[in-house]
Amino acid sequence: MAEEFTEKVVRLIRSIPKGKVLTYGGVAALAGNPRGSRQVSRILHSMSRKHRLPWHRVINSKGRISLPHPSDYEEQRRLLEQEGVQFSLSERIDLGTYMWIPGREE
DNA sequence: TAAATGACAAGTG
DNA sequence: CCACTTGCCATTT
Repeated sequence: MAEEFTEKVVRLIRSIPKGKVLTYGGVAALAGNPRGSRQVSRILHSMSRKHRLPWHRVINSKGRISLPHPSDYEEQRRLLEQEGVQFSLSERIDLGTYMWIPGREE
């Protein structure tokens, strides 16, 4: 079913370890659709808070938070910093340090 | 049925 | 690093 993709995305996001992050494109690729980054963002936008997902652990490929609304942006940053994720002076996260690679230590 | 939309990404200058 | 463009694709209008 096409719902497979959504299911995988949800499970994947739920398995991101605390203190680690994944990009929208990364989630899409791991879920089987390398071109589905925009769908991942849509899924999060609609079901995130509800499914009790660590939605804040998903950021864009540039290592930055993509939330348009200021208050949401601040909330995501706060949640990440709370888990030990460091932001650079330019509001960026070092993907080489924090990006989660499934199967690598967990 | 067609056009617009969006929590994206990669390429270019 | 920033601004802009192009490619993407399911869901909404």
